[in-house]
Amino acid sequence: MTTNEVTGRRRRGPTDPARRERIAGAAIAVVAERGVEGLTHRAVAAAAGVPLGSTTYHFATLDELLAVALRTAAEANVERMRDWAQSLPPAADLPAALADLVMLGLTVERPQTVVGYELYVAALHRPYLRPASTAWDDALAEIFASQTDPATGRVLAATFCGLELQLLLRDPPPDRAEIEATFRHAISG
Amino acid sequence: MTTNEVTGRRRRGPTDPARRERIAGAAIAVVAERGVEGLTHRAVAAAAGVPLGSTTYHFATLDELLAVALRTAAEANVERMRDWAQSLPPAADLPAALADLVMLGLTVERPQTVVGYELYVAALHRPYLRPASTAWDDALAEIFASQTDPATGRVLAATFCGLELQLLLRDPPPDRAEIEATFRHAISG
DNA sequence: GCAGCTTGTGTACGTTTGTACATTGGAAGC
DNA sequence: GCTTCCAATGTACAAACGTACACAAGCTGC
Repeated sequence: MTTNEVTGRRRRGPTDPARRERIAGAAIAVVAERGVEGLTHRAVAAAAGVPLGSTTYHFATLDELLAVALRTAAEANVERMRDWAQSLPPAADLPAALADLVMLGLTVERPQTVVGYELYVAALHRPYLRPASTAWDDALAEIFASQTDPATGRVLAATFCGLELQLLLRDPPPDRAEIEATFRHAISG
Repeated sequence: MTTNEVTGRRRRGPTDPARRERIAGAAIAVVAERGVEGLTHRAVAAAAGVPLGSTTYHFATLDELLAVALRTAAEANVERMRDWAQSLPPAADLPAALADLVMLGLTVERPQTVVGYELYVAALHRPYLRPASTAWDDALAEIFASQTDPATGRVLAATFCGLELQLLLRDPPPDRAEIEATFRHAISG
């Protein structure tokens, strides 16, 4: 009945391969808006525009849906940061670039950032999320190390993580200059 | 009917001033064990050893109970860190002392540490928790600044926060020497 | 002793939840 | 064209939840 805007072929009905990904994406949006405790089959179904039975069909249990959503969001974050590192000129001013990255995470990319930290804390009480959370901060350290050295990479990963988390909770959008100064101070004494 | 083990006086019945605090303490324990989404009136009542009606009597709504529990836990954390700072000798090795503090937070004080980060992420979706969360990281920066200077204090607060959060999720207890090295690197370039 | 007030408890109700399951309906093989 | 299969859906149900509320039980002023 309904047709795909691009190809003109059938989209609904049996065998819709995009359906599962759409549900996972809706789950990420729900977590970003209401937190992990707001993730319910019904909320996700409403956000994805699919019937309730569809979410329980594609994801046997709610834990599975949560795991897929958080892992997908974390992977998207890693990919975004790899792009950031790769597009950095060789002689870039690292503290300035880091400040840009933090500001981006607090504004345009805020939902994905929020979901990342939801993943962290959710993993505290859900062992099956641990692999995803450790993969995320391993990637963080590796990306920063590729711009400096392993020891500095570790420091930057921790500082970046802590600073972003703190700033997410500040009501007035924080001062970019101060963020840059903090990184500059962390890198060179 | 039941008597206090220490004084032998009545404990139950009307006018039990310790009852409210005991419920709040039980709420902290529940959050530490099962996370914010596991905080229910019934779970708290069971953990505190009081009937269900008692929790709804002392805390009108579940949000109020959550707010009190998280604020109490955060204040306990701040007090613990002030003690740490005050008991520090004037010429102390700061990176070593910071490593000790982190190790303590990951082992003996783990439940309170966990609740602290639960507060952080819970505040992302609950504006009424923001004052408590910003008070917590303001205190963090101030305590570290009192050992160094304001700029270093900010860096240390972020690094401490991020590092502790990352290490909470590592399965083998982390290496103390590496933590100390990370702080040493963060402080002096 | 007795009325009045505050503290504390047990129960019950309406709502929301996760999940199971019978059923539908289009695609595919022949 | 008919059968078979599987993606997809709507409904139903038991459990758990927050909260309201009627009631019990002591303390207090007199």
